[in-house]
Amino acid sequence: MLLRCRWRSLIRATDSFSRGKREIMSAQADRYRPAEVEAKWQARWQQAGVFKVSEDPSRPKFYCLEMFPYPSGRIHMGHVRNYCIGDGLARFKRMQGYNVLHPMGWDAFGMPAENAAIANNTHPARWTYDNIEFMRKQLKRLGYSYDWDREFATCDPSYYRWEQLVFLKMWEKDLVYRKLSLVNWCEHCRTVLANEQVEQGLCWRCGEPVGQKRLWGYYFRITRYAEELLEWLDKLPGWPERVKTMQRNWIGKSHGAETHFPLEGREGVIKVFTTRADTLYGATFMSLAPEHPLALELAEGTEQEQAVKEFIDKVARQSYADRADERKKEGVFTGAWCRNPLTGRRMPIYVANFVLMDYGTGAVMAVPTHDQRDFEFAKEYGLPLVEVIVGPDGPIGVENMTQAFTDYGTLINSGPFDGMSSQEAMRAIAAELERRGLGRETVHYRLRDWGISRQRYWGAPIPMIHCEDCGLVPVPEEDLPVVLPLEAQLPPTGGSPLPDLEEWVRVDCPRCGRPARREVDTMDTFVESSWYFARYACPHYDQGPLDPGPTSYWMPVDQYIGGIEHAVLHLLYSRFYTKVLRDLGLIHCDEPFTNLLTQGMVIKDGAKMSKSKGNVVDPDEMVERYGADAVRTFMLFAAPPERDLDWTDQGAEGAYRFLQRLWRVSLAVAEHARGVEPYAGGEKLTGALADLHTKTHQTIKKVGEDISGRFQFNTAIAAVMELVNLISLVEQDAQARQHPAWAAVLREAVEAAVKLISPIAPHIADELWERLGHQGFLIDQPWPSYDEKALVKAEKVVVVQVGGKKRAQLLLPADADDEALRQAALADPGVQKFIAGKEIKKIIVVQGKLVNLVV
RNA sequence: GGCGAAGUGGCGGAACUGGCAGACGCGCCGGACUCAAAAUCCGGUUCCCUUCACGGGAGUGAGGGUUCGAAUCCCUCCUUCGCUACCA
Repeated sequence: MLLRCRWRSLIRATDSFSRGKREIMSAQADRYRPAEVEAKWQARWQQAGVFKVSEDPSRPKFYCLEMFPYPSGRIHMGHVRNYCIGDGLARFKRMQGYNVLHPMGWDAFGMPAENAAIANNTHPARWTYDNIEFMRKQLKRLGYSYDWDREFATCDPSYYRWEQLVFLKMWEKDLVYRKLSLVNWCEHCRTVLANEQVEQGLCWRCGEPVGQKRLWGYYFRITRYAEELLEWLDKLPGWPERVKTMQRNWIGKSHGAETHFPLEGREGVIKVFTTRADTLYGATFMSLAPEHPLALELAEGTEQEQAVKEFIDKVARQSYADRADERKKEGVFTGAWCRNPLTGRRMPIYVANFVLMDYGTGAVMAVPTHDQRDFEFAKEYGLPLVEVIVGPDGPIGVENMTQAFTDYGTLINSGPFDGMSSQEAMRAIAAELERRGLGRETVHYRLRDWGISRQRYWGAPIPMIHCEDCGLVPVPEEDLPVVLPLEAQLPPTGGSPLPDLEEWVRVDCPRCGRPARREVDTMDTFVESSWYFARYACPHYDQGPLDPGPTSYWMPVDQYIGGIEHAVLHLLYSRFYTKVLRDLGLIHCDEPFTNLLTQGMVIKDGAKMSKSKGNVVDPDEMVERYGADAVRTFMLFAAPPERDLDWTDQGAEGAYRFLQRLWRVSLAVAEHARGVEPYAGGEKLTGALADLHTKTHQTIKKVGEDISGRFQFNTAIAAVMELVNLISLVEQDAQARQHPAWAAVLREAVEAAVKLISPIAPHIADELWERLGHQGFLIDQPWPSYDEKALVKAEKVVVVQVGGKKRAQLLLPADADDEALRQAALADPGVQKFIAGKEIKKIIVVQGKLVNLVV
């Protein structure tokens, strides 16, 4: 503020410096025209191949990756933001001396291609590759520093053939298996979904309700890695806590006891998992999920058989979402009984709607006194209650209970375990169960195996063959790839054409040679995206999935950037797949992404952009209007990366104005400082020039720290704006012009500003760099360094408070000691007004910043 | 219901480990340039009181606390937004 005042008076003193006519003419001729500048530099970058990289053991590597796009047709603002953040970082790191890998490609298999192909009477491949062509052009217009030589599309056989090979290796290691089971089925998409792909009972892609279906499918044994996936979350300090929490919850580890309840009148036991073994003496009945295999079996032949059948049918008819919404506890008695393994109590076995087959064992021991759901169920059906846990206030009495007592406490009515705490009892009871062979302490995970079969066409074929005699036979490695037949005609009704494509399906059994049939399911497209990042290290390698040399040089990804929506989908699958590749000896690292940045959405008028709301902003149009550099600058300036960003045209215009200002001021300085070297010490600087020199170095420091620390491009840009504003003032300051080092200090400042903005607005930066008399590209220039000595001003502003309230500010020499500060504060007339007649109890001095007089 | 994040001007957002709240930008207001407009440049812009001016008071969702000093730390509450949800 103080500085400002000084500037104002200076400017006034210069009696409005004005340019001559000639200068105005030339300024017009040299107007900032983003379209020209951007086309020029994009062509030069391409010609020089500046973004091509290869392994270089002499330099530290930095692998910067943004989530690759699905080629849906056009780039949207969300992509633009994602890639602006990544490109800003990649260019910054490159200038800092890292060997930066920054690739781009296409997540090219998927359902929209099939839908679009039907709608437009074309082929998914055609549609996909056309989209890729178009979107690549869009990306190139934005000037991202991708090594385009590494580009690939996952629908290319040269990519998915290696995925098929990995599948076969996984098959050998029993990391894939095929089973018949109840699966999530989306009727709209006509395919199966993995658990992760069902969100609140709805399909993650189309939003339609998901039903249940009994189907054969292939499964990846992700559960085998549950513990490792969980443990490694603690070893990923570069991941947002939010994402790690979501993955932890998804894996859902819980400690408890497996308990066996012997059936009455027949062989066998019902196994349950419980986290509350301490309440076992209170278990008075048993609840089975309607899908539990024993449910019908037990009812068979009893008078309950019909009722059980009807109930199971009723529940089966409910959709996934309806069932989750159903709050009322309902069930029927199966007519069968089991026994409590410790008390021997006869327990009726019910089928209950709230018991889920896909968690635990699908059976729950019911303790109505200490579990709210069991309590409600028991009240509904008049089942007995036994209180076995008491809190500090002692027993409640079952007749007084209006809800279950779910806290931990002390055991009663539990025989030898009476008086134990819940925690003690859980271990003791589990030990007792184990001794009797009726259970044990155990750990349970919520995570299910990853079902990867999709009943779709546009995906990687699963390399398996069904033979009537030999059963399921893997395709021999030498027969890979199993190429997806492109001659298929998509049935207009939806669904996959593969089962009807006889010439493709018919194959000789590799084992017995007799006629057999190919697997017609394709792989979940999340399989492709689970390893593409590693393939970028060696995209053209044709001897295997991954070339060991380059892969071990580049992997893992140092910085991964993308949306939060993949927190438990892509990001969990990729972690799993990386561990599988590691165990197959194909990769050396344990985790794919060392650091993860989850960027916020781009919104408009407070809402997510969508066609229905009519608030979609087209990147091409914005580039046309403001230029790629302005779009990039605004994208990074308007909000910190993790937060949602509100797109406004005025904001983009503001970014454009800033670049224009930078342009004008740089050309002016280029003129003044032609042949002048940047200031490098020497002449003593005074006043405005000293301030600009200091500001230059402070800005270099701040921009570097803001980008590398927290990806705070917004504050980094703000700092460069401040610097440019100051350059503009000094450039016009008549008094400063008199100083012999004027042009040199200006050059130093402008060159710093241009370099600092270059990762963000690379085209204009390169153009100005050239016009400042340099050759080459800024990306090949070292990141500027700052001079510690230049950061400190000769004088500092010291705030004086009285009783914590600001009363004055003093301009004092920077090297003034505490005592000098104290004296200056006490002597200030503005301060004395407030301390007159008061006793000063204490004086707080913060070195070089503040004096607080306590009265 | 559970877990998590966030509440700061008209708006987007700054404020590193407690030390000048509102950087930077948008918008708005005023001025310069112009026949005029656009563009550009300069100045102002948290609110309230007072003033020709100087000045003063309040203020970071609400209330309390710790401290010389709190947007920042602690407690209680409110609101919004995410994710998750009968998890045995």
